[in-house]
Amino acid sequence: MIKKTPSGSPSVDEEVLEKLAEDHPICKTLLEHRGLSKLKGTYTDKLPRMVNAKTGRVHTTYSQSTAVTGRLASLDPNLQNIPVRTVEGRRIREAFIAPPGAKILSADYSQIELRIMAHLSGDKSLLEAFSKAEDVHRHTAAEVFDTPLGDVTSEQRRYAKVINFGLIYGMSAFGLAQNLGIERSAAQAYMAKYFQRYPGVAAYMERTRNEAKERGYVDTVFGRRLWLPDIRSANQARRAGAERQAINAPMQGTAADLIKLAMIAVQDWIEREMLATKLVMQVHDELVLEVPEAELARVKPEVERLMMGVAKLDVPLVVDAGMGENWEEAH
DNA sequence: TTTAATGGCGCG
DNA sequence: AAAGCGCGCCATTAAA
Repeated sequence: MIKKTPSGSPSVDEEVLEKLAEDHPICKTLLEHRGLSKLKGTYTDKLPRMVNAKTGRVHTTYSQSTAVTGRLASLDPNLQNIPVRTVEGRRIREAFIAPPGAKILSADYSQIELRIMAHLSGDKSLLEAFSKAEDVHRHTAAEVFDTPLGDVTSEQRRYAKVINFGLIYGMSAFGLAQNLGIERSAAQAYMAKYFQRYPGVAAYMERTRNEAKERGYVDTVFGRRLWLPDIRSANQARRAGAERQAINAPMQGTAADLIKLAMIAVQDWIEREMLATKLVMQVHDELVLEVPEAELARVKPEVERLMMGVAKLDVPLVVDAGMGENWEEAH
């Protein structure tokens, strides 16, 4: 079956071209060209032109009223989509450097949305996995594949990771099958096994859908609402879309609430202590700071502590922090 | 030259 | 009938 775009024309996206590349080598070449063009056009050519003449820096704008979940959006330029997943892309991230005498500090929340799912659902097994500081994808793999933790293969863990992310997005068995390239019946069996092993999550999903339908909105741990006008639509596709939003918004939105609290806590502390450290970027679950070397020993542990401590959920908030000459090195 | 729509793809 | 959440920006195309 040929994949179509929303307007009905045949899709030539990366997924399709990867498939076609099996028979037509030029597709591989086209994909390489697309990837490099993307980096050149969006970042390498563009960012240097956006350097402010007075400051010698690029300055983003954060919008607080764009994302319906409460996330910030970064624009002109967007600094929340700087490449990181490929080696070529990471060379662009390396261009984000600290001034002389300072380092870049990057601090991000670990598995924040899955932790929030554990908190919201109260699922015993998932809460326990986090309280024991286990690798959550490995834990899921062990449960879904009926395997001792130590015997989980890398492929089983990869599958479990797709399942975990899929849950956050309200993915169906069809979507899971598509993503993993397996039969729908197999995907259905994995999901059934997941919900059998994490019954609290299953109940939470059900409860959330029902509540959304009853009230017409869902909310975050801190009370911000997302209204869902399509949740009772007669149109099945619209209704299903609203249900996925209902599942995702409390998790994505609570994560957004948490990092906003962290931004406030960190900036307050910097000002109280009259430090020269600067909070320079937010990337959804990550804060980036410029820290003079003389302040590093104080700032790194305190930023970690402040981020961990912004809220007391039923699950620990873990922060991974690193530093370096540039943003890539700090990861 | 600007605006809007489209398809695609960078990130969390 | 559709099938995975949230964004912003690129090149292309067509039209104003």
